[in-house]
Amino acid sequence: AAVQNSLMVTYTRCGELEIARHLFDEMSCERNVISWGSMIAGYAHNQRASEAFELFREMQKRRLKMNWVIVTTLLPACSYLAAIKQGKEIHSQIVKADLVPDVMVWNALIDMYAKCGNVDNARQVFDRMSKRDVVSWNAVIGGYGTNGYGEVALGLFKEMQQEGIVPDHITLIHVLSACSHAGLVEEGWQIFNSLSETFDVRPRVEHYACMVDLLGRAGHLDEAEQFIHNMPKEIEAS
RNA sequence: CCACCAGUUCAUA
Repeated sequence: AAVQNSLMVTYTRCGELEIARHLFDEMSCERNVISWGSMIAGYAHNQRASEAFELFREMQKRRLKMNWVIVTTLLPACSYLAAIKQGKEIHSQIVKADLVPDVMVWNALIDMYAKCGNVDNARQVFDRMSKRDVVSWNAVIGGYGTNGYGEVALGLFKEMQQEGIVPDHITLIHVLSACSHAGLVEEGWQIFNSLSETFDVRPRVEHYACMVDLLGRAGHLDEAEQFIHNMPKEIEAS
């Protein structure tokens, strides 16, 4: 079954969903939970979220057990459809099912709520977690940032460090982006300038892009231009 | 010693 599943995944990665689906349909006894998960992920990753849900419903109709992997592929599909109702539905199923690697499941939930614009629910999930990893923090910070609560995002960023969680390069993308959405130019500069020294993060294109975005949105166009001009060329190349 | 059957956060557009 493993080889069949791999083949399916290969097709989904090429966008050949019909072929993948055909393989899926032709599987009989070797079709396992991974086959289901792969097909669902195939739809989800190819902007066909509603078909992902269709297949998921089919799975439940057959009383097959879902697992945490499936949940973490379905939740981003909810955000894609801005379907907070579906998300809440899955949330309640998660609570019932008591899925194993909870951290990842909660992280996905945080992100789903945040992307659907419901930062309060996102925060609630975050607050109730017994263990949080860097992704949990990244997800809430990002959630506040994209919803315009830059100061809250920065506050959490600080708090995270106080808790001894080491920010990674993704954290800093979230933080800079939060500054950008909230017009926090000064803060953004400060953070950007301390990327390598205090955060041990090698600045990447994304960080530079955040800064350009930040300056541009704030109307500091000349400064943005200057910034781009002074960019290292290895960044420019990427 | 280890190589992968699906999996959460990652700017702009």
